[in-house]
Amino acid sequence: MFSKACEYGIRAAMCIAACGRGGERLGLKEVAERTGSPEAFTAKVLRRLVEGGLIDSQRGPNGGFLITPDQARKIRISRIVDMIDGDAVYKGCGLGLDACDARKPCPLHDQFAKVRADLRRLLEGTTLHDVVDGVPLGKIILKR
Amino acid sequence: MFSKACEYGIRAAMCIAACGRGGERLGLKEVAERTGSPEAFTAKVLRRLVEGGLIDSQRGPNGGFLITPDQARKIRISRIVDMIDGDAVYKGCGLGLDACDARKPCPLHDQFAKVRADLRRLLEGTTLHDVVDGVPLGKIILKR
DNA sequence: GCATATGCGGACAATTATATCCTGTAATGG
DNA sequence: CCATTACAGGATATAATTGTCCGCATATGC
Repeated sequence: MFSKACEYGIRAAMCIAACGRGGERLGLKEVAERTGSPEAFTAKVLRRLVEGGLIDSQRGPNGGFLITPDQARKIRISRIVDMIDGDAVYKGCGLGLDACDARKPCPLHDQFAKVRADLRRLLEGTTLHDVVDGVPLGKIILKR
Repeated sequence: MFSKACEYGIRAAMCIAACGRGGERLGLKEVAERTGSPEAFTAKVLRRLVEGGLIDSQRGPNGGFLITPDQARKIRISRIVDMIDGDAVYKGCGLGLDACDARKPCPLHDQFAKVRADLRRLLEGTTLHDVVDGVPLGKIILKR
């Protein structure tokens, strides 16, 4: 459904947001450890989210990544997905047909459209805050 | 959502089944042309479906691939997907967590589960016959 | 049989995705 | 300043996916 990069991105963002509720930054190493993902690769994914303005990062001692509760309330999962995987999950035809749309639908267009719409609703209707709310502060771990 | 191989496989199967309603075989070249997919690669995908018993193939003049209407009624899209992409689309966690299941769900488990279940229902509840029925005989084309 | 059509199947090439390494650069605290 | 910490980011490596090539095997019709 999502690329690995995207999965890492979502998991990392969740961890960072969970930690951010206490105003604390989370270092790359910690992120990688808690999400069970490769450090350097995760760094690159996070970089994109930082550039996209979703995450704040800071270098040096006590540096790391931060998503404030305020930000977490604004960040929908769909934005993370968009930034990393693009919109193919929502828009693309299930059979990979470029020319498939509502006017020239492929034989499965309508059925796929429904599933995709549901997925879209899910990702657009859920914020990082929704997801990490209720998890004990700083305790969220998303290892494989 | 699906790999290219899987998309090609589904499209090819549709074309073959559509043609098969007239009892006619469809050659690899025709399949590739009508589905807008690379010939040699499609051949390999089709072989898997042939080995899996979904499609009949024959060499030599007037050879080609065949799915009889009878077979088309039995073949659910899910079987094609299973044979090519496996069951990750249904079973895997949306966030890529191996350890995620109903007992130890990831924060998005339940929402994802619903979308996946819908997709599963769709693919398991639709046969090749359902899909190609109503399309003018031999006229189905699924180019990109 | 022979020529031809056509799928089979192995080897290889290209592309993309994933993962690692290493140096640079900014922030912090003494 | 200086040492240390930790992200930035380019270069490179590895793996998976996708795509191509070519000779082989098999069926057909003459």
